[in-house]
Amino acid sequence: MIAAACPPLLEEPLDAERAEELAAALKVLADPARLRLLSLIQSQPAGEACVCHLTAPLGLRQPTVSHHLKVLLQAGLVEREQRGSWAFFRVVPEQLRALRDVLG
Amino acid sequence: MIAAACPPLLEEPLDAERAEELAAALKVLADPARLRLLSLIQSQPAGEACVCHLTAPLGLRQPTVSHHLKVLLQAGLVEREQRGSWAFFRVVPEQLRALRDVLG
DNA sequence: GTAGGTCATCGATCTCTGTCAATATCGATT
DNA sequence: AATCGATATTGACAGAGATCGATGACCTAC
Repeated sequence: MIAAACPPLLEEPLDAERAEELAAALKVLADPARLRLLSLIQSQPAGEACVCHLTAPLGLRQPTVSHHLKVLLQAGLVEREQRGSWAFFRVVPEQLRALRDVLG
Repeated sequence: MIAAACPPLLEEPLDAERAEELAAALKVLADPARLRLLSLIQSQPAGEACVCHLTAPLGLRQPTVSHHLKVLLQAGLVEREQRGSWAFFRVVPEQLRALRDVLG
């Protein structure tokens, strides 16, 4: 996806292209609504949640939540499963781990 | 400073205030110029660099580099030491480690 | 097929921020 | 003190993105 198996940030100089990639990956996380989305989804009993259960605790409208979920989805941080009318999202920890590894 | 000794992101639900703090800390890192600055400074032989040695490899003007260094400084990611006319910057790894730990 | 509920997309607005030129500040040197 | 070089600050501008209302697409149930 984005930044798996990259050398840690401080180990060798970063060329411009890789810096752009890594910054883009971090930008996805650098938003309070998206951080809370990840945390909220993960803290659900089944580890998954649909959009309608996420708008109220965040205090954001449905289109805004959908937008953030799309960003998280494209970054590989969540996965989406359609079940009937509902779209269920769950956290994909691998991508988060990859980001963490790049920082140290 | 910002996010040391916080519980990992996916372990307990994030309240709005802490989400803001963590997002602000990540936003500092989520910029290609600042990532390259950290990497460049760290890769210097003495582990330190002055502004005049950083503008050329980044392809950015001196005020822009100064601006980014100030952001990194306020986030505790670098430290600054004035020596004569030159300002030397070096990476402070603790803050980076704290950020990494919050992600996993 | 009609109605109601769930989610995504579109378009607009507004704020934030990365960048630069110009200028100011400060130290060193003569 | 006068000048030169290094760095910081200011002000302006442009692009990015967070948010929302309105709308569209889709599924379910009656």
